[in-house]
Amino acid sequence: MGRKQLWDQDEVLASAMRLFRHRGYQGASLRDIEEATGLHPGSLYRTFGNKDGLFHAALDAYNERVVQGRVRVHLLEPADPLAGIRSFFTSAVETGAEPDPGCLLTNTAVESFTLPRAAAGVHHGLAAIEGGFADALTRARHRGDTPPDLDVAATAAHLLALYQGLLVLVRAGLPRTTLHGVTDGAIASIGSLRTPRKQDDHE
Amino acid sequence: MGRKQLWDQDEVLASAMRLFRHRGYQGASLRDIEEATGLHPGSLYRTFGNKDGLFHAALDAYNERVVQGRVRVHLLEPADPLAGIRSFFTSAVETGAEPDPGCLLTNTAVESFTLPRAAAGVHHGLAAIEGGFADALTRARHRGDTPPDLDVAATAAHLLALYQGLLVLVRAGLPRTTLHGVTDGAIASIGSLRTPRKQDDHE
DNA sequence: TCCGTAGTTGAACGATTGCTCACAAAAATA
DNA sequence: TATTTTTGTGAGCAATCGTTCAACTACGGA
Repeated sequence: MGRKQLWDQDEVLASAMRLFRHRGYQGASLRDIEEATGLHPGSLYRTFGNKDGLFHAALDAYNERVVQGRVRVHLLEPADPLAGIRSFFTSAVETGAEPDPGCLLTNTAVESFTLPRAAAGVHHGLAAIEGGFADALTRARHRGDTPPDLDVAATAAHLLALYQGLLVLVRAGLPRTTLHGVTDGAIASIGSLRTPRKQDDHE
Repeated sequence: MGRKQLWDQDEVLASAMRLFRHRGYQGASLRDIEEATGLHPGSLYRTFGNKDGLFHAALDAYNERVVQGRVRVHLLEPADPLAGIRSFFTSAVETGAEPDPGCLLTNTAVESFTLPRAAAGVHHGLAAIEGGFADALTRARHRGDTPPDLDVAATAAHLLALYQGLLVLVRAGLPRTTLHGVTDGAIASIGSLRTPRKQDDHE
């Protein structure tokens, strides 16, 4: 039934997410996309409908592959949860072979005010990271690596914000020493959020 | 000699920075700019050269007026520095009359990878915020509100990252309770970064 | 009052945008 | 082999992009 598809969807989505992370949604033209993915407009519109469709497919793939992959490797699997959290932060700074730093999720969160449909994907990815932190913190507490009354949920949200902030500073091009200092601070601050005896008695 | 300028430069830059914060540099067309500022293309190009020139003028004005104004009011002037830091964070969440949240500095830091010329302005603004944190923390330490061996520089960088992360989460549209939780965590984490006896003996 | 100068206006330019579609190429079915 | 069905190709569309510029308007000095 018909001709075989000549291109691999995973490869196309991988180049697309790289391009969108580098240039942003609005900054990536269809000519850029054609050059990056090798896909001609016809095939692209046949498969993804329009530019929006490709972007959302790329964002979903980024969540499933990159984000959840990193969460698993650094936050869910390591035997030493705090060391995992540290490497999760460090790996955002030391991008290695990848020439351009940053995170499609962070960039889209900032740009998504113009793209309301992207908000769901952003929430999903952020929740995955926050959940990973919460899992690692829970395990760290059981191991006795944190105070026993650690407020896991609050600390997870705290680390999520810190991580997103680190990615902003990475993208801004701040020096490595500053960025590693932020990582050190993230780890050092983990013990400081305890569950209060009474809630809502501040102010 | 010659005709008087009919428009106020401060007002034009104020509308421009509002538009750029909302839509981003690439997302704001010159027709949008014309509508937002009331400036026709001729006047715009006579005064600012091109779209880039207007953007950098708006970013500089944002740094000088909004950022430094907020730093002064919340971080430099308050008699209670820690309360000032808290209100600095809170005011980023409770935008009040302004309908669209976020910060032009954060957004530009993320987008600026495509706009290398904007990097200097971003660095300048980030340094102003970090400096404000450092000033407030130093005063808090002298008042005895923090541990005496607080690592002021590291904590200032820590708060800068946390603040940028908060602005990403604000932009992503996370619920207010989560965002206020981040603020609480920021304040609670301040005491946790002390100056080590020996430096560089980690790892 | 007339002229030189600075500022305003908006039509219009070439380039680029997201997107369409007629046609060619390959695989499955007959 | 002929036909049907799916996919690849890329020229080209209308719309919009950033930008220019010639005509016009107001003000100061002579």
